[in-house]
Amino acid sequence: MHPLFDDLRWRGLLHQVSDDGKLPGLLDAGGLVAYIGFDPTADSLHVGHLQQLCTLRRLQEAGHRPIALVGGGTGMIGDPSFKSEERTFLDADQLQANRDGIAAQMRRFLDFGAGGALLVDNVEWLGAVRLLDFLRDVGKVFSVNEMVRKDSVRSRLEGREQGLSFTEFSYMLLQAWDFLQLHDRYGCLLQAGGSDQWGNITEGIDLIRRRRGVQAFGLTSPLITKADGTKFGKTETGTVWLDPARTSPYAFFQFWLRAADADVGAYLRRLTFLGRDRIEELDAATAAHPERRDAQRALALEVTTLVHGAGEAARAERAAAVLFTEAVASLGPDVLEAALADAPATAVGRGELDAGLALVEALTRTGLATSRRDARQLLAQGSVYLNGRRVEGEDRAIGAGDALHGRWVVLRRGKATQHVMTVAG
RNA sequence: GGGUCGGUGCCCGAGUGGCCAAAGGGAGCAGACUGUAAAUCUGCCGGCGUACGCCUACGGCGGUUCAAAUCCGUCCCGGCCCA
Repeated sequence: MHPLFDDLRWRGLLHQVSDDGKLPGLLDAGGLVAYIGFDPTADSLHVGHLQQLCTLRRLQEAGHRPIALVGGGTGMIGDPSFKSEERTFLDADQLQANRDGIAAQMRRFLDFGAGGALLVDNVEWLGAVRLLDFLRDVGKVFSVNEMVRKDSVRSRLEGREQGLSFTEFSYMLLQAWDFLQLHDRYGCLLQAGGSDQWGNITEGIDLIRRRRGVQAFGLTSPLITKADGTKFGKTETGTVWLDPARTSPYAFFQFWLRAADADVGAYLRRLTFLGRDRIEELDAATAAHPERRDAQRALALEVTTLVHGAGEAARAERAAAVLFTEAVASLGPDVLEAALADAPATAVGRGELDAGLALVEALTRTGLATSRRDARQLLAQGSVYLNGRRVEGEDRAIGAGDALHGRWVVLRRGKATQHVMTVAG
């Protein structure tokens, strides 16, 4: 019926839609200008942004013109929607650096060529606006009574521990004005975003209607949640970033590979461009043979390819295969070299191995343990593996004989955390 | 500006002079079971030390006391009510 709209719905990407009578048809027709805003709170995006990046790309693939708005202006304020605390301000230099970092990552997802996607910074119009003009042109249209009723700010209005400053409260107006500016400048008629953006989006729609007499549209997608209720996008080392310097392609790949069965189907739908047939095939594979984790493998490969490219994805996949599913100690040097190139590594001197390097020391140095005490505890629990074999006892030392082909020592903590010591000198 | 309530470890939250590194929960790490999954059970969970221990901590600073997260003063921040 409605290819794009129905596809978005099937993928679970529709939460709220401003006019579900008209919007599906408009999405089919193509040629729509649509935008999603990104706050430049860091110099890299993280996996929590992937869904929106994919949405922009889906729009572009369907013949629309996506605008990625990086909020250099609004970033100076901070969106209070559904936040429990006041945002800390970012300074102009930091924002600039953040915006540049984010922009570079977006180029992998969207075609910014002539007539293609646009990257816009709202500091363009917010930076120069005069307060009195803004209050007369924009502020006049807004009803505080209505704004106060928004779910997105309610907790801050009712909460006992944190208030809402006027600055943050006005964020909503700034975002609404963004929408109006994009409408005036580029004919933008659709704003998409996460479900937390609904309140901000509808204010923009109202503003455009009142000021221009034009009907604009909004569409939100549900935030990604995990079946067990914990926060999506975090690992033991923190946020999973798109920047390879912050989260290596190996770690990135591992993150997806470890997705829970109950979540993997949703991730495939929302974060990959695999077709419905393929995804349903993977659903069936998970149901029939969950231990094979075919769906997780496909997910990890797809998303890593999307973010880091096919070459990095293939390397990460190979590293995973070697470190986890084969007996490390029996592999040939060439295979090992290729696989270990991508895994987290630390150099160790040959002399140290000849003298015998205490495991406790090795574990802290590689970061597998946070301290000597931590390392000792891990050893006591039997959580440490040396070249794929569990270590018994706390006093084991690594010697020259433990280096595979004289070059690598593979350490593992627990089930999944690997680290390679490369022998130098 | 006045009154009042509050600010505790990653988060929530109990504690209101010694028995407090501080209950409980969540998150996190690890073990068992598995499939590098989930659920469940178990251990760890401020930092550092193989131990007896040391250091840092209950918004900031100062004070009372043999002893303070707990009492006093002051400042900062926030909620609510009043102006």
